[in-house]
Amino acid sequence: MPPSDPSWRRPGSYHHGNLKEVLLEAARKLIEQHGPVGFSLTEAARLAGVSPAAPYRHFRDRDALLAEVARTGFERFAARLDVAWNNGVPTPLSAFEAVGRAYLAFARQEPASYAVMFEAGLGSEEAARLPSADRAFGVLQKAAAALCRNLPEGARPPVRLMSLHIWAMSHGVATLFAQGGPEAKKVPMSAEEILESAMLIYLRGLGILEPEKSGHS
Amino acid sequence: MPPSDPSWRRPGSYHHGNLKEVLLEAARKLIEQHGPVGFSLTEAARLAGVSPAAPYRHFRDRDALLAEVARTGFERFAARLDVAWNNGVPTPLSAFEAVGRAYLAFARQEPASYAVMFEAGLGSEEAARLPSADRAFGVLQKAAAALCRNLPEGARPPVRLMSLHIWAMSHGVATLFAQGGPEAKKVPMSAEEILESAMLIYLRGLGILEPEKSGHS
DNA sequence: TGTACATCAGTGAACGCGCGTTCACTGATGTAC
DNA sequence: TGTACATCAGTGAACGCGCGTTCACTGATGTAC
Repeated sequence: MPPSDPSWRRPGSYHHGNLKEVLLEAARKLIEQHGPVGFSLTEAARLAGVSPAAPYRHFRDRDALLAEVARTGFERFAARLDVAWNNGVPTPLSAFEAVGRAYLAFARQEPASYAVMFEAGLGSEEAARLPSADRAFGVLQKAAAALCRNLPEGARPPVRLMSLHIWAMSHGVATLFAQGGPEAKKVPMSAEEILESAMLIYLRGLGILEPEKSGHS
Repeated sequence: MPPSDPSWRRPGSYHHGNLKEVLLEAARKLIEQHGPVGFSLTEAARLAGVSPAAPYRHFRDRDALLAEVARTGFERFAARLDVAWNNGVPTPLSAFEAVGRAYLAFARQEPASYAVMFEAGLGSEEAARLPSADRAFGVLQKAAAALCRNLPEGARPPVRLMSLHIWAMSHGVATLFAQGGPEAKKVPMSAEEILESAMLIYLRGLGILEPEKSGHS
């Protein structure tokens, strides 16, 4: 059985045994602190306890490692959104809310992956046409379609546009309020509360939810 | 009269005459290409046509220049939002839509300023408590309040929360679709169309706009 | 079970580079008289 | 109007540093027989 703990090191051995995973983990930790551009391959190697030449056994160059961070990040992202969606069970609305929370949880727990995946400039050109990136967006689209299912034929909004709205709102809340940015501390509300309340109002605007009689939470 | 064109150089003179502005402009151009972290003071000096030591006459160090990019950026940002709002004239709704377009226009025209202002990590801790940052957010809050004015007393949403929603949506659309990111190219719609349609639905959800009878644009 | 050998996954020294920053300097500018 | 001089805003050479990457190498591993 291969070791799953990233900090694992083959005991008393010349070979590391798990270096690729450890390097990715180290890269994420460093990117978290210095951003994708400030990340240094040498420092990642140092953090992993190997010589600066060792990473080249596993990655063609610095950019290849970054691309791998993005690729594996998108895969976990898509998987977690899909699990949260849970085929719209028990109800499309509750499942949709779970997707929103999963989105924010990922941005919180893997800020480095999220940054490499979405921050303009580095590697994202390839990242965008990643199958798992489409899969992640596909979850949002599935959810949007399911939410519209009870709407009368003529009143259904374009599902594609609707998922772009949802995506933009999630992304905005994630980057402004979920990651430790300075804006987050001035706001006495959790990112989850902000996203959920916005989405409820939005769905009401589409006629998917009934209008409130009075009062707002 | 001092020169306003940033590319201006005091003709045939040892002194530059406009170096501070030129350096800021050069920095913005470089940040646009390499991000705030990838930006190099030496390269900015080169772009401005001066020696690498020259910037130190105008900025204490690299971070000070970056902070100045953020500061002046926030000031132009707040000013442009305020002009677009135009005190809610002719109508709060049309003025609100103008603010949205101004938001996206700024993110498009000054992607470097926008990145330094909002991207996590560098200098944004100081940036957040900048007076002009509050002023920019204040415009959104003014607009939100004005939009609620015709609502019956009990049905008004918390204005602060409402402006956070608007901010997050604007920010999300700006970073995903307005700046030249890879996501923008897969979408056959302008960022302006996405933001405006989302906002119309959102305002309908608050009861600020009447529900549509049928069909969606 | 033992041995020869190919392959794998590291080492460590070295390279050239661009960076941020400092330093003594100097040409240009502006002001006091 | 002219001159002496303080101040301003540049120069250019130099520093130490960390980086990405290459290279010949070597210890450990796994496989064929």
